[in-house]
Amino acid sequence: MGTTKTDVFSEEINEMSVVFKALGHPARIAIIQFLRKHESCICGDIVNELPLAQATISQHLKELKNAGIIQGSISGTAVCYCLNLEKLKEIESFLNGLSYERDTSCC
Amino acid sequence: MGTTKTDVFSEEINEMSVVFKALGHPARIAIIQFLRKHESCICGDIVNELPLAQATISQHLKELKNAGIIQGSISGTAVCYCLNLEKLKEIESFLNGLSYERDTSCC
DNA sequence: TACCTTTATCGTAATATTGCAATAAAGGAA
DNA sequence: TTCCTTTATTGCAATATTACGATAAAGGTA
Repeated sequence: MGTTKTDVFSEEINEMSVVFKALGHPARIAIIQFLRKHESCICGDIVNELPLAQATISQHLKELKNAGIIQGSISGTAVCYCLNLEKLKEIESFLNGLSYERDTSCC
Repeated sequence: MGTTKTDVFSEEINEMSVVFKALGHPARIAIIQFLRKHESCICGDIVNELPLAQATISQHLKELKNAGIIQGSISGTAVCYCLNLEKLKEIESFLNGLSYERDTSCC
């Protein structure tokens, strides 16, 4: 009890739920918006930008990376993070497939 | 400790994180897909469709409703659920705004 | 009224998440 | 080498989530 029952759902559903769960935290959305705003790789500036401890942000970055939403490449001491556009498009496309084909809801 | 720090983030970010958190569970994605597939209001059939207890599904439906992703209308004994297309479009549009304007990631 | 059907809520146990201080790990600079 | 800077990891306490049996609530039917 207490554990999410992943074994009864399809691979696709489980993968998408990991992605949405990663998006389901305000700090992680703020991190993504920060990366978006800068239009370039960001190294350590995120820690100075958000009112959260360095350890906490590192944890959030790890989860975003695990979900495939951001990419990181090591360049010396610093690590360079940026958005994974392909993944974002993939999520958008999945979401689009969740809507009805018709134009209105029924209730 | 242990609580998400919502007070340091904008209203929009917090609202979107609630929506994505709601999408971040396989059972809830499965429920949405079921509603999508039927293209009509579904009353109690979801319980028979998913390998989860009725109480569990009722809980998931409540969370989806709270996030504004589905709508429910009472019709006699049964409750009728269907997708909120406007909300889905809103999520898609938000996601679109998270991508870079250019076409490629930098790392 | 008494019964049945359907959905919501409560209570609870197991597990997961969040946030942070402390510390480690990895490189660069002096 | 010794420091300094930057990011990751560990350990832990507080809180949240998940799942389900039991039960309540609401409305229809005989």
